[in-house]
Amino acid sequence: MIKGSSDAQNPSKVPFYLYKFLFARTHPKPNSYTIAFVLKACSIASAFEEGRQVHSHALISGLLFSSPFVQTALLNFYGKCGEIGFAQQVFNEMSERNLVSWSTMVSGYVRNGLVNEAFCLFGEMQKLDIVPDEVTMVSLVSACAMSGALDIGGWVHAYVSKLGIRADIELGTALVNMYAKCGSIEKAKEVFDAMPVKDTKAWSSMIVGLAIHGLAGEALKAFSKMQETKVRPNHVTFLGVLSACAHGGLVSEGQKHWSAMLECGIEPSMELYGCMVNLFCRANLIEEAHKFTENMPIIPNPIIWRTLLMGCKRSKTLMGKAETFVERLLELEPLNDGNYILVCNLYASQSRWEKVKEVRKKMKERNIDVIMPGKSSIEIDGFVYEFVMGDWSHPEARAIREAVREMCEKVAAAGHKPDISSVLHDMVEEEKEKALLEHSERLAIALGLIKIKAPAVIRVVKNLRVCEDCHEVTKLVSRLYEREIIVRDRVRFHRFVNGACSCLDYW
DNA sequence: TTAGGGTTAG
Repeated sequence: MIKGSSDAQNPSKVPFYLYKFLFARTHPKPNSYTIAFVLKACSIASAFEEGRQVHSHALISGLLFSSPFVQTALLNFYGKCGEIGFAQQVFNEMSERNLVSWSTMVSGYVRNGLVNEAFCLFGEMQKLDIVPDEVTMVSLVSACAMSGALDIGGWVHAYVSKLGIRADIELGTALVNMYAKCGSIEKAKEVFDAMPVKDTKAWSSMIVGLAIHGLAGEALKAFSKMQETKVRPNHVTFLGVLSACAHGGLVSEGQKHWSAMLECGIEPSMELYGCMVNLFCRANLIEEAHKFTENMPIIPNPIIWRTLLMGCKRSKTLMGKAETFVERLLELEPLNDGNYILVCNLYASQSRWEKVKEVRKKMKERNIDVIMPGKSSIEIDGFVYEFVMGDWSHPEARAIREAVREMCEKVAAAGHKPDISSVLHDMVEEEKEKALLEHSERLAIALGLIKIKAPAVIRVVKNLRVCEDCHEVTKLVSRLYEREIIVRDRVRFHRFVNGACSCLDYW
């Protein structure tokens, strides 16, 4: 009954209530099967409190330590509920670990965004000669997709072939997704074409991949082929189709697919509404987009308002409307620093400096600080390089900026209008950066910190620029030194400083 | 009758 009432499509707490009903009786007693089933049901429903109670029963009844099934189910439950610390604890306390328990821990890390931890654990598995299977590899491929690590992803793919691991439909889909997300759409297509069986998720993965690469025509062609092969599309498939239409400027095509989607009986989600709003906005049809938003049966979320605002910025019209969108957005999310930046940039792009001032004042009144700058990253030869606005610490920073500027010029020559203001702004800022670097180097030398290399000092300065206080910089650098943190690894240090930056009070 | 995996708007 407990297993039968658990349904991944319709998560509910019914299995837990049945378990509770059973537990209230003296007979029969739950066994390891019962606990494993109910824990799985709790992980599907993300029923954290309920699962914890089951954990406690498993412990008291002695079923936890006697059954690897119960232990792994519990480990999986914590991982799926986002409680990776508890999952780790269960894993550490396991007396005997098998391939399934290792794979569960790896997948828990990946699910919670801990890509490095997942790869470290995989390394430990290899040291212990535990041979991974297709399930383990799916998690690792997903980890690469999340972090944009194409080189490592390619290595994982090669490793799968080398070990002779069967690339089933899940692994195939994960590979298609990984290659597409990491920028290699050709390789994604190659893997997809080689898949003997393709289901809804596999097709969706390919369509979304083509859409994010701006290949609207190919995405729509893939969608027709999917329909020819009688594979039923779901809401994710339509996310791909509609975002392809949005990026390709295919408004009527998108509207046609929206109607077809409703006919399929797919309930439009917030994401799908968002795709349609974006479809109109990218075609400069802000009025239509707004009308569409007003007719939504659900309350639009901040993403929808931001999409509309970006539409206004792009079309450089309807600033009166933009003000309404700003109001809605700041009502919904008054504490999100990114919203204020977006609004400031919008007004600045229209040279409406009075409005910019007003927003900045509002930020001050509401104590909004911009703590984490947006960043981009790229992996080359297994090394992840991260970039933030105004970051000149990369040894080839100038060449990189020049290349971006050249690309923008080529795009402009092709008849498009790229926004290169940030690149130009960055290049002007280089001079200031140099001055800052010299200053921070002097500080470092004065403090006897020659062990900390210049790029590290720049980052410290950069992250403290928010408060524009050299005294703070000095304090931070000396505390780094006191703690004997000597920088060898750029990426690790970058993360470290970002962390430090977001908790200045701690420092 | 028990444990691990794939696609998701701006």
